[in-house]
Amino acid sequence: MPELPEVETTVRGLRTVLEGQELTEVTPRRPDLRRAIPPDLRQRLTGATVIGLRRRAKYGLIDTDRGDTLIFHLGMSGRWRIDPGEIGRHDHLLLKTGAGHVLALNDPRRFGSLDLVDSDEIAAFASFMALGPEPLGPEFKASYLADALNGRLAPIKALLLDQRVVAGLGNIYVCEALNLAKIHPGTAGGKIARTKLGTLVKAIRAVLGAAIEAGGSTLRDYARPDGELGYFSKQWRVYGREGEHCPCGGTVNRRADGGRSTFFCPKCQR
DNA sequence: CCGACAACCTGACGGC
DNA sequence: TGCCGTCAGGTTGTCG
Repeated sequence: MPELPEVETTVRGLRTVLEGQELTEVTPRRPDLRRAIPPDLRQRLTGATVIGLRRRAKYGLIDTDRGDTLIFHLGMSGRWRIDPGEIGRHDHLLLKTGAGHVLALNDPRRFGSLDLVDSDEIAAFASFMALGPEPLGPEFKASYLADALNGRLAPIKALLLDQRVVAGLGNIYVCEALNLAKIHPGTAGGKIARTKLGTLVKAIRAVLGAAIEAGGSTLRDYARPDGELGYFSKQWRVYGREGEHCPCGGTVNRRADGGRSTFFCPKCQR
């Protein structure tokens, strides 16, 4: 998935073609993704004007002048295509703008979601209720993390993937941030020294910031809305690099945690 | 509260 | 060339 940087990049890309535009045609092409798509989505969005786009965690928000907000999640394989030549079987929602652009939400695995909520009640949206702070926001600092991790014996990797602790990190950037901060992924969250938590906060910010700057990373099927691929993957320190050298000179190891691959360097991460 | 696991779904890739 | 097993960025729920 698209983790936070990819969603941020997507939102920025969509903003250039959607902001201020009327949605002249809205076409859901199937009734569900991971869960049902609101049945009245077409009716509520057709003719509305997009007044802004935002991101919360890994969700993209499209606000309209009718007081509705379309909330999308890209799951593992979702992406928006701008002016796709042909509509394929995985293009599940089509939006046409007053300027004549076509946007297609493409998601082969359909782990993504589409919701339409009252713009004034975003905070009450079920998926947002338990979300932790934005990792790039002012709330996310060593003191917050110390409180959130206090007494927790779970591995720091699992805790950082928990969207209730901090919202927006996924498997790639957790691996990257822990390597940058030189923390072993299996370390109990509550046992990390306060100064180390400060280092971790900075590492998370640095990794996410660099990825956004690079335009989002790419794995198999991620693409920017304009079709260009991101290139942050070239900068990955450990993710997907089993057997290669860590910047410290050690060798990148891979192990499974809860069914997901963890990449880390046993030499500098402890 | 915790960890492990399964489920959701399709496509890409490596091995034979 | 083709078949088969494995793996993939997430979220949600169950079970022990």
